Amino acid sequence: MANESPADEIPSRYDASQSDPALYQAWENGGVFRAEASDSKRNGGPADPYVIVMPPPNVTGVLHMGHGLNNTVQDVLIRWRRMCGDTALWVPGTDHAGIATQNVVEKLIAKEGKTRDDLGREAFLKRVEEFVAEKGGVILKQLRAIGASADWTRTAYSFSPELSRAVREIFVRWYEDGLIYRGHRVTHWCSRCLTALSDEEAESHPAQGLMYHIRYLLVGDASKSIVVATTRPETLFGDVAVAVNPADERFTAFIGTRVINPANGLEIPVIADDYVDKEFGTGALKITPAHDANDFEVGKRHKLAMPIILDPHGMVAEGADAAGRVPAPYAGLDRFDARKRVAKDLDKAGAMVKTEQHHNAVRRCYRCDTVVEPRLSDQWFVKMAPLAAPALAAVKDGRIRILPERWEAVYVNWMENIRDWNISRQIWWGHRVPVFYCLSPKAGCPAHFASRDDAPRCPGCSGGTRQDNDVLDTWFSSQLWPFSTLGWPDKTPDLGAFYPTDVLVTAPEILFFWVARMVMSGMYVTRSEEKPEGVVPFHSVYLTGTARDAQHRRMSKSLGNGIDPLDVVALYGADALRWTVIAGMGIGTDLLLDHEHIDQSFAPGRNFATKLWNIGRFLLLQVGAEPVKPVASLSPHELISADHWILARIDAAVAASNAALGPPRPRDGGAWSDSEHKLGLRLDEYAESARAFVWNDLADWYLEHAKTRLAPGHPERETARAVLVHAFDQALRLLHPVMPFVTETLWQKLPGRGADEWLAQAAWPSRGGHGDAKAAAAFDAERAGATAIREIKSQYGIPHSQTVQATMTGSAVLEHLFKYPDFVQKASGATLVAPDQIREETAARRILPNGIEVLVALDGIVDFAKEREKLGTELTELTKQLGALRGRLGNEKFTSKAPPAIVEAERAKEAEWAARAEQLASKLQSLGSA
RNA sequence: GGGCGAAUAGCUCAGUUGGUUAGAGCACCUGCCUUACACGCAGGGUGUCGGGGGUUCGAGUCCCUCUUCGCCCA
Repeated sequence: MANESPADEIPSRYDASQSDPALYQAWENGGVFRAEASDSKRNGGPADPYVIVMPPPNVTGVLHMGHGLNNTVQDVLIRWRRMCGDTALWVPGTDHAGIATQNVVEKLIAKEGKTRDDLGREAFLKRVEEFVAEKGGVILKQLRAIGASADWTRTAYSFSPELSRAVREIFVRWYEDGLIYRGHRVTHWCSRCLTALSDEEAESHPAQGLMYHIRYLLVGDASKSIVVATTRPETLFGDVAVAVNPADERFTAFIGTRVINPANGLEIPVIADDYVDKEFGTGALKITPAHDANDFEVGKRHKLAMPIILDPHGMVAEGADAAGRVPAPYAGLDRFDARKRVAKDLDKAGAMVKTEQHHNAVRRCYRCDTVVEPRLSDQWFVKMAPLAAPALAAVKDGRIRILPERWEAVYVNWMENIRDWNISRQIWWGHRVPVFYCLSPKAGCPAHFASRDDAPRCPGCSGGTRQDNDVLDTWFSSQLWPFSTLGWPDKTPDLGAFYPTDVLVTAPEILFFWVARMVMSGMYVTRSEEKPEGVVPFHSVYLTGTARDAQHRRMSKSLGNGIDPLDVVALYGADALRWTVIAGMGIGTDLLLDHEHIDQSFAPGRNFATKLWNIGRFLLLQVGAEPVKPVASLSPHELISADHWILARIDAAVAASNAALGPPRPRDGGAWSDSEHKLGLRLDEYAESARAFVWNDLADWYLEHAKTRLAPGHPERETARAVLVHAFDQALRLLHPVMPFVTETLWQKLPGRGADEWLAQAAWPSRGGHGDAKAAAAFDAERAGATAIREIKSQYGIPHSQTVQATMTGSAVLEHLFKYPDFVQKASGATLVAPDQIREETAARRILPNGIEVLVALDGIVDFAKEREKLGTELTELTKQLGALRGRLGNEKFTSKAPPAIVEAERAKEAEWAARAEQLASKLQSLGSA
């Protein structure tokens, strides 16, 4: 190496693993992510608040691609608004995740051969707490690795004393308002988790099963019988009736008679009920009130017994009201074994008419995938209809928008058909239901009461009480997140400053679990005289897509097709991960990542980070560390066309980015208007417009152009330095929300950077208006000219390094070009000569859309057939289009009916195309004669 | 079964109230180590806008219908 370039002193690759962790630490130490309640306009401060509450991951969870995707979106929004001058608050936290965490610990102690009952409630809870203390919160550290700029000083935990107080507060209020009640009904029961579940927690899965047709003989006349169809013959022990539709003539004679339950020999009545569908199955239905929600309703109407014939573990057993209903051989059988056994025995006894394949849906526990059993029990419910009404209205009138919009219909549909929410769980890990029972109830003592205190006295007799054993659904505490994390029920400065929040970013599958319930509870707790309906907790819900593999399968542990975000960070850097996530995810579209080729999946992000790095490297080497003049201080005559051009491009990029990111909040502060309802949150479009500016405008053209002027001693060096540094500075600002690490690292190195300045807190670019459009057009002509010469050279296989002679004719802007030919010459590998220096008969040519003709001297190698073909194809195409255009303009209906502006534009187009066609035709003619 | 949505380049998707010769990224093809970057540069568009019908001066865009696929809730 004779001449070692100074570039070798700075590596040509950005090493994220080297600098990112320290940079993150510096941000955090510098309080960059901290939001002050006193800064919020709502507390008399100077800035608009912009608030996002992070969907709390399970406290013992670890980061997966879903988190990576979701939190990157949130971080982009928060960083964007922070730079825009808002008091941007991102509230992080974790969820105690009742069933999920309890399951994990139960598995742990199972390895020691123990169950939770062996330990007892207190010891078990201590064990869970220890586990959480040891393993919990890992995910919050992992979120830092991907650059999440959350305000960690406000980290919340759904099971903390503060948030537990909020849980108890709303429970008591709802209880006292009559919105929480004790219900005796059929709910979903998980026989593995040993708890009841809400409708939402029992997920429907399509299944293929058997439909059993079973004969029930008529009491007193065995020649007559009714055939009943069921998919669950093991529940026959719980049958208390056979029901038929009163209008079904096939069975009219049976109504009021009794039939024999073939499974246990008991006599049961035949009843008539409109619920029975004549078309379904055999038209006759067995009624098992304790093990089917619909049968329960039928049972209530007809005042039937409701025997429970399955124990909590899903074993056949004589439960409440079931004495004498389960014959001995079946007792203790697992429900699925019992199903086979019953079917077999009925078959033997001649009661099984037939079995057939049947499609149906089976509900499974969302935490352990066990098929849930409908089972009659006493549970705590929230009455939803009164809460749903305002929450429904908020979406309908635009106070809340849901993007993508189609989810609004889903939300509305759910709200309109809402069912009461079972909130009690028979597990131990969670907020204990704050309902108490008098230990020695007398007349005047309430059956139960809710209390904010841990050990209240009975309000009737002042005697001792015991607390309900159940705990609350995890989602009961999650629903409070937008206000419980800010201090509610106290009127804290934070609550005043930051509620309502702005955007909620989450996955569609928890729209009902979480989002809808936050709306309902948030509106409930903020009801006031001025706002009787309450205040919506956020104005926008952004539902992200799902991370999927190349075959469009959802990424999952069991499929082994996941990608660990931390692996990606280690290999390519957090910026590469973030870029890929943002650029690849349009609104509502899934993120497709190939787990078998993660290099390919993340290369675009990594490559772009490297590109930025190298732009910075060039800049630092060529521009030096000396301060530059502010662009605003440069007088217009100092700027040349390229400067005007890049300044105009910056403005265009800023405008495009702003449009893509959209209005941060509804303009009138209330509801979204129809015109802005769908605007913004197009993060992929923002990323792409910023990328295109940096790469295709700044690096490909302006930076190349600046090389000459940056030469030491060049008279325009200072101007070029100033504009280039300005342009790159703006570019880094524009890109910072997506690629915070590499942009901050480079920004810190820019000339004139003061101490304690952070890009993360720097101002978002605003449109400067410095670029003069007319001056910029001259540079466009240069670019077009250079491109045309390159194209000709490429077509004739002439390497870039081989210089050719070229010229241009036909436009006033060319004056400028011949005065400053350096750039076009360098960019295209050509020497620009006067038009008369090139003989037409030895030249290849292009005719640019603006009428400029480019000629490249190709003595001896120009291929006229090729030239004719090229021009000819273009002319043919243009003639065709022009014909259509003229047809339109000649059509009186068009000219009279279309808006004048459109007609005018079409006429202008016609003139332009005609001129071009003429130019092409004339060149073609001269080529033909050559 | 009820509700909602989608179908545009090889892949993933834009295409705003009907109005340029339908676009982008990735992939792909050709050439190039042009001293910031080969994780790069230059050049190249590869399309019956799912099929059929209709409304309109004009349809990728609106309506009807068929086909295929997806999502939510039962």
